[in-house]
Amino acid sequence: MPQPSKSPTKTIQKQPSRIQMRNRSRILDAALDVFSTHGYRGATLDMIANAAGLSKPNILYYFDGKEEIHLTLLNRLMETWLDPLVELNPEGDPLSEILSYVQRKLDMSRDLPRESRLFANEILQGAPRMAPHLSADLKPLFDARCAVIQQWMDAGKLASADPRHLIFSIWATTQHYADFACQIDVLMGEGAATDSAGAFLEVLFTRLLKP
Amino acid sequence: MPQPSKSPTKTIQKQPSRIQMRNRSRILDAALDVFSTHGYRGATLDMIANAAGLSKPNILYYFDGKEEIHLTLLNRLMETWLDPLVELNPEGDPLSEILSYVQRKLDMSRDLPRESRLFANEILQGAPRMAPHLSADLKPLFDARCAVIQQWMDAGKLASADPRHLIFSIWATTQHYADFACQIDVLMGEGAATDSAGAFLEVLFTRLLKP
DNA sequence: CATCTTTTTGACCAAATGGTAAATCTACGA
DNA sequence: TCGTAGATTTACCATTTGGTCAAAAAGATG
Repeated sequence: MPQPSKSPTKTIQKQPSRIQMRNRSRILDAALDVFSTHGYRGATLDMIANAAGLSKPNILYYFDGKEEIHLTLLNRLMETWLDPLVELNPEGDPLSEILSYVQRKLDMSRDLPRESRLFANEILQGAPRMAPHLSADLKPLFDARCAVIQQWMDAGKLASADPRHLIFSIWATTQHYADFACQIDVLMGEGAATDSAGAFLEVLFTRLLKP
Repeated sequence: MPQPSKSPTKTIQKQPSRIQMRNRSRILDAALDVFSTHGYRGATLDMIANAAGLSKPNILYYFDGKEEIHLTLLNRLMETWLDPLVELNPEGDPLSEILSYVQRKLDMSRDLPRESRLFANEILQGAPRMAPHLSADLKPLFDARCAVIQQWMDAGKLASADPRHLIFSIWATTQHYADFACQIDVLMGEGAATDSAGAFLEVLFTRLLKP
């Protein structure tokens, strides 16, 4: 009677039932709330259980432990996170490509602030559980995109600037609106920022890069 | 025999002894390490005690509790944090003033990365202990500086752009090198960033603001 | 050196927290 | 409707953690 060969511990089928689907996604959604606002160690299973409307042991019926929940979130996140940069098209018009990349990143800050904060928390603490992903997934993509941008600059289609710092500055400025939202709310009033941010960033990166 | 009237609990003199000075600063330094890399809830008194080379009860002899240590750090930080913006001189040359503000903020990321991460942690989690400071200290300064910058722009001494987002973008881009250092290390190699960052940011904000 | 104050420590607590085990309940196909 | 696999809960456990207390050690001071 060979066990389903899947992960070692629990008795969850390869074909997840409706209930399993529903509860797993409830748990992950609740955990995203909790981890993103309290950090890994600041989050407790009770908080997550509470937010998910399930009992703590029931949560441990679906996930092997706190760490597995966190890891699941982080793994899912990586894909979402890289996607806007993946979509940057080497064949497109250089300036428009950069500007729409900025726009996509800004949209993510608006639409997925919890994910942004989860990521920020992880990096802030030295990426203890994400460092492998960064080297394996992000680094190659980053290098490739830097090369593309460098070619655009060499061809005179963009003004010159270090492509690596350019990307950093795009990440920094866009994610700032999610990660530092509470500071921005104090300084600009609740939610007033994200609208005008798009226009500002377009100007910023246009003036930097217009040949 | 009226008690020294100071804070209620401990018996520490108004005139701190040499030992007190030394140990308090040891504790704060250790706590800065620990809080900035683990966040408030991730940090434990044992970690701090360990890093400070003192026993846990001994730490509680100098501070009333974990929260007081954290609060002390946060209060000290606020001054340091606002300082570069305070120094921005309304009488100076607009572009140079902005550029040297950027430079000062970048220096802070280089020289005080722990403080930057402590601040980032606090804001990320919704500024539970710092919100009052933000409204009381940061907001007025922010508004005043925005007004100055706006005047510069109105007078044609700087190209136009929303001063609020300008300041956000300065914060975001400079603090990014401290807060996301571990990601940058993966992408650029250890510590290779902060040198070239200065040049890049100078270009970025010059192209944005040059009249 | 004797005394008094300040500093440090070892032994504890109580609450919180991640996790377990076994019993109970529920859905659902035969 | 009955049996069974799947889902949920109740009652625990061990460890961690913020914090206390009284006694011991180390300074200062006359």
